[in-house]
Amino acid sequence: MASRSEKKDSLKKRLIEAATSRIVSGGLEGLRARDITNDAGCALGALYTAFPDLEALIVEINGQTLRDIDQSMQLALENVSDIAGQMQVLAATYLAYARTHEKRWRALFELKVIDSKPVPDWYMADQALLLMRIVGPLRHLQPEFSEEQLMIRARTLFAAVHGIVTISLDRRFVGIKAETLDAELQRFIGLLLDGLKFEGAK
Amino acid sequence: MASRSEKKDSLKKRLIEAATSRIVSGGLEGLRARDITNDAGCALGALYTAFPDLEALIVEINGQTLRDIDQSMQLALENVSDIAGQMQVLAATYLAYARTHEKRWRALFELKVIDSKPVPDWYMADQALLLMRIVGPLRHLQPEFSEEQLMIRARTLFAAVHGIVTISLDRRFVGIKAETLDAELQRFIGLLLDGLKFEGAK
DNA sequence: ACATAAAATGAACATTGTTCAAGATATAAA
DNA sequence: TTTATATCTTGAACAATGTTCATTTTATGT
Repeated sequence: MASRSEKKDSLKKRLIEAATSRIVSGGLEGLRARDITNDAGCALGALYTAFPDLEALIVEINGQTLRDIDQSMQLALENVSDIAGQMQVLAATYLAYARTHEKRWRALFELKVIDSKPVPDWYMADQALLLMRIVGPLRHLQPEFSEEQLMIRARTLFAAVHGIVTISLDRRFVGIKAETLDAELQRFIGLLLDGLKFEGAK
Repeated sequence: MASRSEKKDSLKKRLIEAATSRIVSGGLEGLRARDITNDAGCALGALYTAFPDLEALIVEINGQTLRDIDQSMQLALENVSDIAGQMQVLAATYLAYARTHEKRWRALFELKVIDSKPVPDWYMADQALLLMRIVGPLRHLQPEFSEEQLMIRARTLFAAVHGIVTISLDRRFVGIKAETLDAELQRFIGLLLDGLKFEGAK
């Protein structure tokens, strides 16, 4: 019981749990090192024995969020066989996730990226995983595309949906009703699908 | 010379200038009240006689940025008569602005919006101005849309382009080459225009 | 049981935005 | 012009924060 590495793992886990809980309830904004260590039942300095700094802890949590989103996507895609429907479901699921886990989702993008410390490789890999969910259906819609072209287009489509979701949940922008947003996002995807169909027919 | 209100105006102007300069060179991240007041040649506390707090000063600057973007749009639209071309130009101009004035553009979205203090009305109005630039050409593409529908769709299209630009300039995401991005954004707009054409034909 | 290496501790530090009592200054009346 | 008053300006002090590090505690191997 309680070997050195076990204790360190347990500390890490408790810190991640405490920080996640704080982010979910109060957002990244209100996250304080002292609150986290209090909740985790350890000293302030202990955080810096488990992680290089507070940011590293947040990156860890953001990685979990990415995987969580991917899981939601996977789940939502089950039992949707038609390609267009899959694209619609992906967009709707992203919006639903952002809405349901707003603070946590927001933390993904609120965390400042500083040039000096590069984003970890595993983080970028988790991201690529998400994009692959879009590449799947997209491959059927653009069969002539290379894998690289598919990745770029998937990135573009994700970015577009992400922008719509972001601006809609951002109080800095003129808001629209929730139902209006749902319908508008679906129409927007419909527009893109029509565009793809049109291009295919040319 | 130097009446009370004149001095206050001059102080405001110097603070805005100093802060803008700091944002342009070091980003919102590195903005410090002490640096601004040093540059402006006033005491630290003077900032709080000219603005309620640092945030209010930043909001002022962000407002100027919005108007600056709108001006770029207006300029870019001159001599572009065809509707599709106008949409392409608007998207390209937004990307170009974000690239050329990255730190300043970024400040628009990095500033935290807190529930307690609502965004000023004039800020929302500046935003609406920008959206109207999109409504113009869009009205010709969707003549059956009501004004409200047009505003919603314009917001959606702006958000989509904004998302693409944002993710492309965000080092947190997998990057693509600059030329690739330019071409991809234009293709994306093309896709949307095709979608609109297709819908119109139905 | 003991020695040693590792980890946990929390007081202290540096850096912030913000406040406010004290001093400086513009304005208007005499 | 002089003077009284209202206003503005000042910067030291404050509170909140992430991070460090000498000291104490704890686990490991002999």
